[in-house]
Amino acid sequence: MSEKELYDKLKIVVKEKALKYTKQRELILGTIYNSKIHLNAEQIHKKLTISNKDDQVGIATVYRNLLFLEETGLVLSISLDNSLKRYEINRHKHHDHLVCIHCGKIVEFINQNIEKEQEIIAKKHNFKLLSHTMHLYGECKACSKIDRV
Amino acid sequence: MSEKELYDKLKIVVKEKALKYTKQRELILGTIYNSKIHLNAEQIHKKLTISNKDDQVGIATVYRNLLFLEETGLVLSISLDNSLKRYEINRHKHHDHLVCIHCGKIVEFINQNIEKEQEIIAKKHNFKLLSHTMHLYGECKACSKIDRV
DNA sequence: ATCGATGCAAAAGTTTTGCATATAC
DNA sequence: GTATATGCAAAACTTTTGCATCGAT
Repeated sequence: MSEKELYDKLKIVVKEKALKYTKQRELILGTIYNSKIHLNAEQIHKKLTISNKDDQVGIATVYRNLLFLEETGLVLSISLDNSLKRYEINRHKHHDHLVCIHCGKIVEFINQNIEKEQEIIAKKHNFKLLSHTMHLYGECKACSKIDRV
Repeated sequence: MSEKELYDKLKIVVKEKALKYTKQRELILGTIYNSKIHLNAEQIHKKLTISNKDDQVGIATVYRNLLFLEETGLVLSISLDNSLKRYEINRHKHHDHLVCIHCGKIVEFINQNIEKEQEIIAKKHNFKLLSHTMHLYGECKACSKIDRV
């Protein structure tokens, strides 16, 4: 999905709800889209503060729009152990996360065997499975080469 | 593991580190042990405030000891989506969590097929797997019977 | 012109820290 | 007696909210 396609989606969502398409909304969504890493609220705000000297975005607006974007399904959040919520664009391809505990690198993956097992587990315990999160924590190749105390 | 065995473990850990065995440490650990549900810091503090009218435990002491107990491996914490860290006694039986999104009920489970797949995934991406969390969110049997708007 | 969105600052909620005192050893 | 642990209050950090104003429609 291109950046423009994403903004078009936002425009549709906003119109459907009879809300307004603002520069700030677009900037926040664009910041998430253009980041190689999963940013948290404060990091998004900082990026905007640096890149948009002229047109400042308040931290409250960032929080309000992150809630909004998550509600609409345009973005997803992940809560890793010991860190704040981080945000990613919802590409509607479900995936789980493999995280390097040293450098924070995140690899997205999906495994159908695990997805199937999860359904079986839920069924066994009489739960209707609605969603799940799976986070694998480890040491990536690059970080394994660095000596640590 | 009985409550007494748990306190004995705490005594050993404390002695090893040349630290002190205090009533507060025991009370906090005991509160986690005796709770049927996974409590967060504030809930632990509240329980102690109610049950120990005579011998009050400060919230700072709760936080300091939760960190300490986690460091020593006596307790584990879980970070569920949209909620504060919750604590459980470390029974050294690794497990994952199935959570009811309505009532908060938590079922612990372990599935060897998934554990194996996780290793394979990490290897494929050149990660050394160190730990993981898996949280399945759903609706438990009891809650499925309640009409919701 | 209207009503939602924004920025600011204040408030709320959660966790950490400094310091004097208490207490385990 | 000594050093760690505690309680309290203050501070730090993260997120939410109230309100006047701005701006999209």
